[in-house]
Amino acid sequence: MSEEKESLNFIEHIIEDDLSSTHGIDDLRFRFPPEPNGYLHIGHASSICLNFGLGLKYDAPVNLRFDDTNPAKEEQEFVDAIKTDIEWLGFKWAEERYASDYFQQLYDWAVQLIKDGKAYVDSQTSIAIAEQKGTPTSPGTNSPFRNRPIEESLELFEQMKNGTAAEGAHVLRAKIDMSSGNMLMRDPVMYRSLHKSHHRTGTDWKIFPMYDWTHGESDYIEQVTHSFCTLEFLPHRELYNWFLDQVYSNDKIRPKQREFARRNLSHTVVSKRKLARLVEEGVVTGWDDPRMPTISGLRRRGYTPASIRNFADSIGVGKRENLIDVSHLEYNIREDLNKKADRVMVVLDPVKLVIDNYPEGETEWLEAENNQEDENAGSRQVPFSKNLFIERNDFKEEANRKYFRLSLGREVRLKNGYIIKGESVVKDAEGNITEIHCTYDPDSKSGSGTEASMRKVKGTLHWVSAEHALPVEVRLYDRLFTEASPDTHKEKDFMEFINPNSLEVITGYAEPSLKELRPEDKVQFQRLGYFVVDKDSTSNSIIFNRTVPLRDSWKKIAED
RNA sequence: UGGCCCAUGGUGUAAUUGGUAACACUCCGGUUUUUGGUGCCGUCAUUCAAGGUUCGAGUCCUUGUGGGCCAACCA
Repeated sequence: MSEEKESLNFIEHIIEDDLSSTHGIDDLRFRFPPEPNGYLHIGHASSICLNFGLGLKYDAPVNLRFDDTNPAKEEQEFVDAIKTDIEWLGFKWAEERYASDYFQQLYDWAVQLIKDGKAYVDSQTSIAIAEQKGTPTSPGTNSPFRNRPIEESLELFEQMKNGTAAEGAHVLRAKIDMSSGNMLMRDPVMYRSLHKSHHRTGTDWKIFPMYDWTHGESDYIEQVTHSFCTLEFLPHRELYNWFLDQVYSNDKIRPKQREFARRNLSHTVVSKRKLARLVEEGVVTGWDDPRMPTISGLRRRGYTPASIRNFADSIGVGKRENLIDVSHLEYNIREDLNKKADRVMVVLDPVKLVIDNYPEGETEWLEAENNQEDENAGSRQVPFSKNLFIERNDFKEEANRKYFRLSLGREVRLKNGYIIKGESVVKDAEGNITEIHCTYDPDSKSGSGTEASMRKVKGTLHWVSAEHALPVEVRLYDRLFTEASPDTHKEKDFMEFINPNSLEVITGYAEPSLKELRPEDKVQFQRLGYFVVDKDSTSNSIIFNRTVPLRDSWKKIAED
């Protein structure tokens, strides 16, 4: 147990302050409140990690509450997908709740508000109501129905509820202040009538509560102490509190809403509408395309739950606008996989390498360490023979001092194998290299302990035996957008910044051990990057998705 | 035009609540290495600006500048 002084973010400061004044540690309760109208993305992941992380830190319950007040947009399919994603991230909710569980209570409270003269039925069109709302700089005007008799409001509200009134003919509004500086306080709509089937309540209800009327009261019903949301809800806080005042009993916990800045990731977009466009216009293959910033997309890309959680924790939380560079995310997946992923050899851009002094037709099984970062990872056997494949860019006929790879007259080590020396090349009519010939030092076998095997050579190459090679499909993914912040340009549509090279599909040649892998298995292609087996793989054709390349300090030197 | 929120290195956060700028990422050097990976070491800010209060200000006050949010029967 270390006693290091940890620094707190502003959310934790709020909780600590409450803990030292008004709240007991056992009072604490949080919630994650998604609307089931789409798939969760990396932004939600941050919020999930924040709320559930707080639950873990304070040993407090965290409810999963679906904010399902709009039957026009919400579906069971999304409920299921959201639950799957949260579980995959590794979090457990205390209780699964739905705002629709509270429709009756909300209705009863609303009736009471009407009776108290604090709410009224407005029978105007939405356009008229919008016009009377005023603007941020000018006050609104009262609805002609604002002072309609309580009995009349009660009766109309009843008709709305029963569906005997036409859909959309009336709304219930809170009677607050049409001249408030806060637009949300200008008699906000509490209920609208919608004659649509709801994914849970079916056709029982013809009226549905609005977000503001629902959210705070739901927090109150669940006795949530801290209701964290993003900054754009800050103006809603006044209304959140006003609604709470109408039902609050002071022997109960009074929830408080506090706001944090949503965390934006560079080189992607995250709004549901924009993500939907990427799917609809065929830029990606679906919501779980490995280039999508959805949780399911990241999962298919090869990201681990731990890497996403560590990412969320490490970027912290604040109140200012931000744009977090994807390199933060990439760092976290590399860090996680570096410890967990077995190293394997796969050649992506092959050129034939012939070892002239190696016996024809012989196969030698070499021992290869699975992961030098993990002592318990064990080892495997890799076939070696006279004819190999190496990467085309691992050879140059002539090279300068900075080039550590194979060239004529120079030596390199074949990983887990022998030291070889470049001897000659064979070219086709166009001058392309079709074959490289080399000789090997039979005493230099890796791990043999001989003096020759201990020799230091500058370069080490990965390789694969040509006759044993397993062809695999490899999908090389890159960032989806060429711009750090594609959707904040005033004049340009985010679609203009799509990276035309975000996916390249090639055939790679893998060492035979890879045929044992299953979907979602993650490996490091030695010297290349981290890859994951895609779910589209079949028993006789394996597909790999590139999660992220290894850092490459050679690339920069080579470009000079 | 009004109200509210925000402002710390290239990026994201921190600073014992007024005590002399910390952590991570990136970048660039160096070192280790049978992955040009990993690891290790090092360089990169006086805190938007100008005033003020104070022995002392990133923390408090004033003004300015810049950015964000606010007019859905969405959440």
